[in-house]
Amino acid sequence: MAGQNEHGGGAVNFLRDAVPRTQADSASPCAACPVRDLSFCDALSDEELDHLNRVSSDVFLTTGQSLFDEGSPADHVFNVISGAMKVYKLLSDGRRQITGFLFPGDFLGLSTRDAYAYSAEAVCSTQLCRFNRQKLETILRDFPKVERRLLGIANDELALAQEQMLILGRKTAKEKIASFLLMLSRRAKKSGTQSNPIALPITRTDMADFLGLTTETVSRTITQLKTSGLITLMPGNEVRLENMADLEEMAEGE
Amino acid sequence: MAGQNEHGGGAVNFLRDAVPRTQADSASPCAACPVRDLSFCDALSDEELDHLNRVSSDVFLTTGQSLFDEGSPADHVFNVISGAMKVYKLLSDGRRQITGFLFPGDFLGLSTRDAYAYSAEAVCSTQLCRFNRQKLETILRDFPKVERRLLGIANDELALAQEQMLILGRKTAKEKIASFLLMLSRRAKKSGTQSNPIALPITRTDMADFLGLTTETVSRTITQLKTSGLITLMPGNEVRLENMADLEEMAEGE
DNA sequence: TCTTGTCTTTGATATGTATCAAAGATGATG
DNA sequence: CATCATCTTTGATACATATCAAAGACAAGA
Repeated sequence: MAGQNEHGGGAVNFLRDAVPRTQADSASPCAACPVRDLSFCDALSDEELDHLNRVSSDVFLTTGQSLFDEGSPADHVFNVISGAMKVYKLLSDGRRQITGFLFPGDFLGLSTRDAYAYSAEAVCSTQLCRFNRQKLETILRDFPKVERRLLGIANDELALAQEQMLILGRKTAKEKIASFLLMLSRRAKKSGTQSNPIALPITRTDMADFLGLTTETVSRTITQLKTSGLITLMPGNEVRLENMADLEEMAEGE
Repeated sequence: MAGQNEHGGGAVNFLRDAVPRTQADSASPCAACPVRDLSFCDALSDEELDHLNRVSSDVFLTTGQSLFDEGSPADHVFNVISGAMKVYKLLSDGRRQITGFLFPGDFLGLSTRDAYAYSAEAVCSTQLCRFNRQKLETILRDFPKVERRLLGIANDELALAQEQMLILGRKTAKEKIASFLLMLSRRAKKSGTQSNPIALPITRTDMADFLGLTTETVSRTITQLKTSGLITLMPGNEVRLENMADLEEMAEGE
């Protein structure tokens, strides 16, 4: 292969792994969902949520397992419950661009076309909530506020995508890494996990493919940040941001 | 300024230039809109369209005039009627990333936040249709199918943004230029204008800021494509794509 | 505890694109 | 039609990051 390293863990047949929910499971699993308030489900009341309940099931993935591939029929949409996903596009020679990392509460798989526009794979042990797309669409028809919520989510994603374009097209390696660490911290804060020593379950290769760099450059740049005292690498894949203000400045090229 | 060339034409007070529509203007200007079928308005019937009519007005911009700046209050959303717009983000030292070019039928300005997430400026003489955001939102409430249409549009934009990330992060200069020309061609086809000798109203600087290159590299790369017979530059800023298949291959790095 | 494989770091070198500089085109204006 | 400003092209050189290579670090399993 010409480009980067080898990608793509073994594909998983999530149909087999998907666990449909029965009434017996719980009075209302959706109502007790840990990421409900982060996700589009939030738009529905407890009773309304029951409609969602009936069309959803659980999916469990281990590190590197793929959820779906670019171009395959977009039959389902998903919500991340716990763990983390990456979504990416490939060139034929193996070059890869990760277009986003998804964390608890994030939504993936929505597509106007009949096929997924990207591939999705678990970054670590990950649980998702799966919806049949057609059934979800009837729900959308019945509950316009869900659609409104989805529009808001799509707009937020769009803003993130534009920010990422600025990073990819115009920032230096140092600025890219600083931006990335801050993004993780902000994201952690948003979903209520600790935002300063941040969890970094993401490999150098994945960071490189997200930021348009090579693993070597990512590694060297992180070493620089470490040496200049802006960050500290901690055991258990954690990173402490020692000086947020300076990091922000670096990220913006100031 | 450290980064690229000087940007940002004179700001225009579009409030002054906006032309509200009266009943007298026409029985129903929206119904006769040339881009209606390309835009979200399409979701409404002729009678329903009248609601839109009442909250919209026309805006005319000349080359380089700015429509709004990143961070300013997002009071309006817009539809491109004719011409072309560019939307971009800036770093404090002047580096610029154009995140998209918008053509007739395209929609801009939607934001979840109260402020625009990017700046918008006319690429050439451009006409837009302007909607008050608050008033538009009441319409959305009354007509869920408009919201559905907007969700579809947002998803399409998201797919484009992901494609652009692949281009910015992982493609070479040659692949970037080839991808860009093909994108323009596809886009022209979609909106019914001629798709082979394509119109290129976009400067080298703008191309560079869209593709994450410099003007010099854009120029050199175009010269290469010209020399290798893949394209021909024609008078009036037109480009003829001499071999679509080969260009496609080049764009995908094959 | 000793493999074994994977991921990360570091070093030496290569290269694609940026930067600096200046000479053509091109188009608008008086 | 001459002038001016802007945009584009081309050349020479520099540099940030990629590439190639190999040595640590770490975790999982025997």
